[in-house]
Amino acid sequence: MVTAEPALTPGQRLPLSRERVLRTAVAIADEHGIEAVTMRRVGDELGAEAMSLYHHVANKNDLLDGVVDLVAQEINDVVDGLDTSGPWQPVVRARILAARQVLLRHRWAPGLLATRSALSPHVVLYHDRLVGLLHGGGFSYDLVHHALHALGSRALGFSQELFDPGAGASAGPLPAELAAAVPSLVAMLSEVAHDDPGATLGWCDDQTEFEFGLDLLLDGLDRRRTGS
Amino acid sequence: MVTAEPALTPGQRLPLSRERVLRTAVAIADEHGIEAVTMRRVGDELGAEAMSLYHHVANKNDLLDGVVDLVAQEINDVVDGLDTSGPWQPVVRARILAARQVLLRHRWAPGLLATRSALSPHVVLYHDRLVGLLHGGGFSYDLVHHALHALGSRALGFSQELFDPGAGASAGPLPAELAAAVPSLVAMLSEVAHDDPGATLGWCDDQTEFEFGLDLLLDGLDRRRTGS
DNA sequence: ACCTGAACACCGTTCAAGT
DNA sequence: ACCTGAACACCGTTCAAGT
Repeated sequence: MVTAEPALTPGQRLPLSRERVLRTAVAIADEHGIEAVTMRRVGDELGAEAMSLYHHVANKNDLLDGVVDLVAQEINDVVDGLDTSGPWQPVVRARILAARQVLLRHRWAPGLLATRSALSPHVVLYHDRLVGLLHGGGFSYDLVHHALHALGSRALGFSQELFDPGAGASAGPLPAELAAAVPSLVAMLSEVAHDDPGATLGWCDDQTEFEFGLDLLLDGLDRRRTGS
Repeated sequence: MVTAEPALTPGQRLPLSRERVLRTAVAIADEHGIEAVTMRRVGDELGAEAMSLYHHVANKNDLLDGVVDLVAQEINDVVDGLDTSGPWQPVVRARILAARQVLLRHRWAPGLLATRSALSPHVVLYHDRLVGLLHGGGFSYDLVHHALHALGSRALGFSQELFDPGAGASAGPLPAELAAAVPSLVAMLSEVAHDDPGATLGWCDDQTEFEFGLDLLLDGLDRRRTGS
């Protein structure tokens, strides 16, 4: 692998830092999944012992908090560059879809976000701007508050899918007995050919489905705003 | 603890079974959280060695799959008793709120559900009935399909909250510097007194907020159904 | 057939010791 | 100050051995 880093005299090594530790953890998660992020593995990747990490993060929980915040910062860096002029709805829509694009690069991030108890400063910042856009668009603060709860994880651009309703009943692997037990699903899937290769089993919505659900919510919120 | 079980001659013990293993795991999760469910702990609780469990579940992943399915079965037992006559919207609404009540007894379940890759038969069954109700209520299968994606985890009665937007900026613990950085959140929260004791930090929505979001979606779906 | 003890390969983390 | 090796208390799981 070709690297642009300045040559180091042998035996010299970049010193560890919280930032390097967190970025390395993100890289491991991107490549091998979040379960591959262990203290020993992060240390290895940095050419250090696992125990050395404890000089830069308090413990693994702190490391994961930092990782989440780093991803949220990446989202903020993108969405803060977007144009915010014009009606609230397309502005908010574009912002959420842009956040989604970032999360698609870190597919493990939504699941991790859901497990964090500490507030990520950058997640809070993201929502602050969203509140500002909604309030500026004519929402009462009370309706903004409801909107945040209603959007939930969708505000950051993803929705945690339980399962793809298509996956269980699509062509091959469904046993005949189960197929007979779920006639409505079978009927639905025989009509809705669900062969879109982008449709996955996990949390990752089809872009189309995500936008459908998002527009359902944004349309409804605008109707609540104007009083039906 | 008083128990109604029949007396056993000393040395005798209830034999293990997959069902007993799964129910014990659910009981431990209810009382001590899902992270307390370890093979050794489940074994202990049954008066057996951890290794004995492997005669009844393939491995821990299989155990957790079974636990999820058991909770989904509990949901189906409840919702299958509901009245399904009348317009689709109140029927579906009541069904989802009933499912939610079950999940409130197993607050660890939504998080676990999100991590399962295997399809739980009872989760599939639940959605099959929901598909039937929507189609019977006048939805095309195509719209039903969009609806399932749009409802996502809400169909089973919960929404994974990222964080309570109120928690970060409520009265006490917010540092002054962060407060200054999130003026819109502060403004919102000074207006929306968020002192409802039921409002929690985790995935668990306020009942009111859950219903608001649910009705937003159901209203929107009905509008799509009738063609605006 | 069902259950068990010892063992293995992992975890996160503590601590005393090195430079 | 920053980093390390050995050790500890946990995991899930395998395997040969018991009844």
